[in-house]
Amino acid sequence: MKQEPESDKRLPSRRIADDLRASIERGDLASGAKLPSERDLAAQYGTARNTAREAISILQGEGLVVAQHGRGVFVRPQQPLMRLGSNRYSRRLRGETGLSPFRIEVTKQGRTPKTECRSVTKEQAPEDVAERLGLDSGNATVVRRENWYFADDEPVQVGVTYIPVEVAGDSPLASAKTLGKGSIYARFEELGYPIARIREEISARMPNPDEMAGLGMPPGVPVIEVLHTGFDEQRRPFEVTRFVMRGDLNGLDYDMPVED
Amino acid sequence: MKQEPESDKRLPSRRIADDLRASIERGDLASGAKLPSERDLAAQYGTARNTAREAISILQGEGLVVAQHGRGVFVRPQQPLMRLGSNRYSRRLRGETGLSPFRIEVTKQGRTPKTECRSVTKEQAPEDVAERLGLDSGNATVVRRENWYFADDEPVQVGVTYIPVEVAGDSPLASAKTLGKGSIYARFEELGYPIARIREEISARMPNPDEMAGLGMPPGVPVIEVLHTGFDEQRRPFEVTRFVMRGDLNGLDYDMPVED
DNA sequence: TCCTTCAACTGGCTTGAGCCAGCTGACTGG
DNA sequence: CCAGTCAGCTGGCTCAAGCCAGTTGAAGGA
Repeated sequence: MKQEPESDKRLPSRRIADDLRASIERGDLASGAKLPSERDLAAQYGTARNTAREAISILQGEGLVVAQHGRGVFVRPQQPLMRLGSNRYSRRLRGETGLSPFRIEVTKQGRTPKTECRSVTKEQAPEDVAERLGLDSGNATVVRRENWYFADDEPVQVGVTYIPVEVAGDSPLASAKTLGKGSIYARFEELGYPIARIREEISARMPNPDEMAGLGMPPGVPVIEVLHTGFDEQRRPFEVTRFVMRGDLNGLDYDMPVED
Repeated sequence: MKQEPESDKRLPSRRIADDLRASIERGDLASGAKLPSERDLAAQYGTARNTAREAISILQGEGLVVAQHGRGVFVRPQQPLMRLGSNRYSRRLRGETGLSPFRIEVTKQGRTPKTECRSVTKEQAPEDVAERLGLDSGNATVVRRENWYFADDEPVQVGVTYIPVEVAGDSPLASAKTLGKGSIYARFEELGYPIARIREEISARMPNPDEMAGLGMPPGVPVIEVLHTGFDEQRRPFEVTRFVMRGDLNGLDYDMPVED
């Protein structure tokens, strides 16, 4: 089979993983292709099944393959990223298309967008959010709006928006799940908070089990977390949103002037 | 020990992982604390050592713990992120401090910054880079500068900059490893390319084995990849840099006007 | 023709055993 | 007092075996 000429110092599991990885990178195993079964691999390399299994779990950790119970292990097809642009807050875009940038981006990929507001509640803001809203972290009541974003009924990101109660008042923002034409930033504008600046703090990490389940994520895929703050023309923060998105389906795209 | 009242439907490995995760989140196991040894866990839960091992590998995949051969498994201490701001291209900052934003950020954390230009070569640009530079992807000779960034001698990110040969000419950019006061963007400015706009395309993924080794990354930590394009005042792209940074040590921070 | 059944595949998870290699601290001999 | 040794800890990796649970397609009965 694939025996190397002489003693190969690498550990068996690494060797199997390296060989498979090379096959994938070379294109021998195309995107979506099925890997040999664990039992076949073990036989090919003359190892125990657990060793072949270990090799596959290495590749899983690298995000290269996905296993499907009862079917096999497949090269993870990498779908094009949804590029969320910095223009997604643009008033012009909002007016021209009437569609949210998320919907535009998903449609562009030939998939069907869906958004769902799962809850609107009032509660105490988390510390980092209160800080960014300029509120006392001990006493910061906010409206919390939880939004889920789907492409072809597959969840791809979650956004939780926090709005100080003083800002939301008794407007639709404080209670309505659907916000009507122009969506949330149009409502903010009506309340006297046109969005003029944004700050976005970005990090990447592995999902926790809840996120993994909620977003239906395979192992070996990180999430991108964006802590977004919206400012009005006086640079007053009026809204913070924490986005958590699947790293294999989403990306960010900022285009901006160098200030100063 | 930690036996639940009656039959627990969860699998043993999941149960151990869940318990440990809960301990960590509760703070029972503080940052940096040592977990029970694999053999102890197995004994506590009445399972085989391999099962305890599996539980730990789950937590490793989530980035919660790091194992150290011969010493034990420890709760991964999460260090503060280096926040690379959108102001890092600001001419004023460049002038005022004379320090690069990376050095400022690292110093702010009480660590010692170091940067190292590992190579300066001429080669064909990768396709995505050529595209962003507005060059024919078949015939796009560029200067390639590979920079490594360290904090306390620990590598935290890599940046590979591509400059069209027509832009670099025979300036220091084309060959010198050290670029002198004001660094790279000061040199671009001298060549008639003051940086006026940037575009940054951000994604997150698991590191490949090379990156893992090069950056000394533990398992369960993603990388952030930033494809950065610099534009002059006529919106002509003159430079593309691909940053790959450890996701557990770096973050991004964009503060910008909503255009339009 | 259509549906059911079922055998033969797939991965998921566990067991219990063994050997190796890195680390640490205590003990020992100079 | 110091340096070296070594026992006993740690995780790293593998083996061989077994049972479970999804999936698939072919064989067979209504």
